Amino acid sequence: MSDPVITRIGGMGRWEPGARERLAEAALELFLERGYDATTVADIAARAGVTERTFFRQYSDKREVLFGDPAEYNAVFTDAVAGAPADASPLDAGAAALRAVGAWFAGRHPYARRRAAVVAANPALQEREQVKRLHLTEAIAAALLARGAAQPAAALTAELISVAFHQAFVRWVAADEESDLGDLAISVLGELRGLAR
Amino acid sequence: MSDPVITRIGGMGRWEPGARERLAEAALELFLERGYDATTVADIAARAGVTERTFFRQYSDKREVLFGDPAEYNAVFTDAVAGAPADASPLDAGAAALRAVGAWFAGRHPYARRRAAVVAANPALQEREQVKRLHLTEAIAAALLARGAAQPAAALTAELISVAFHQAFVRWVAADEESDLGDLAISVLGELRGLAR
DNA sequence: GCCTCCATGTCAGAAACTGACATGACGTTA
DNA sequence: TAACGTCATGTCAGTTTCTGACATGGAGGC
Repeated sequence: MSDPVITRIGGMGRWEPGARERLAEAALELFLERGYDATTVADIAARAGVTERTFFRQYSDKREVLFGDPAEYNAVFTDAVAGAPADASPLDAGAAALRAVGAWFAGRHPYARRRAAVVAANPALQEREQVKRLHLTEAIAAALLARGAAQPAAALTAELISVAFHQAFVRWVAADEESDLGDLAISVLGELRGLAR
Repeated sequence: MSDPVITRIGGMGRWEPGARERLAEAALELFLERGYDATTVADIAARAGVTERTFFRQYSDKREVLFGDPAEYNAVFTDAVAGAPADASPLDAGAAALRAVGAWFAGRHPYARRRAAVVAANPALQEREQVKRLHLTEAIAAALLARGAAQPAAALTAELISVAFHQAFVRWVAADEESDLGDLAISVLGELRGLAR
């Protein structure tokens, strides 16, 4: 067996812990340095000090390394929806979720921009991003149903919230300076309501 | 060189024409028979009477065989947007596009259901479908801009039209009997406007 | 009748993924 | 303390997707 990890600290396990995190970091670095297509999984694994096989045990495919745990991310939305006042309308519950996710992204603007640059440069990654958005929309719809909203209002409200967040995020990432994503999203939602008048 | 095509009609070319269409048909059949994952590109090519290499010359990847020419499809929307009365609001222009695409799908319900069954059974295909939807949304936004709509109204209106179409299509495909997709979409758009009140 | 075009075939190969089995530090238990 | 099971990882062989380079031979023009 070759020597996969250089750094060893006394009393550590057989392998350096945090292989998953090292892979994610190595991948983002390499994608920015050489581009997504020019980076092989073997490259990523080598930089992280593991084998290719370990990469595929951590991430189901090459793209997935840029996407954190979706359940955790969606929960920011769904918890906020579930926690909204019982008498709030579906749209107001959704607005609460926009505020919550806005707070969650506070301080992450620099990272979000690095990541967005990689995704924007590659269609395959945009695909995955879109799917995550779809799953998010479905999760929001489910959360709205759980708090008593009716169909099809739940599905459509979820779509509106998803649109507002998506558009707000695009603008947020496009700006050089970090602004309040929650404010932006609520503002987009207002524009949306104006349009549908 | 092996014998790639069985059927030969006098005076035909060196190869049976319509390789692209045969591949699409063979692929849909095989996906329904064995499932997407259990079907290799070699299988599809064999049934269509061509080689694997020809498949990849016709379609950029295995999934693409289930998706027609996107430019042609998007044009149904964008032409209708461009052709709407000059004094129509962006949302009304979008509604006209919903009617147009509804007409385009008339009679295609049986095919749409077969195809939807395959897509629903496979995450990789859902990914591609989502991307097509994103590109459609962008195309609609561009068409609205071209007829004088302002940003961000154009982008947001495009999203609303896209949501209305998507939701209507889901319901349309779910029904056993074919209904008027245009009517459905306009109706969903009405629900959306009611929600945003 | 010759010649160019071009869709297709043929072939070799890179890269993404998967299944099966081996390894060896760690914690547990006797 | 010695045996033992656990489990993340390594190793290896194989399948499948996708690409580049070059060959082939009917069709249509000259």
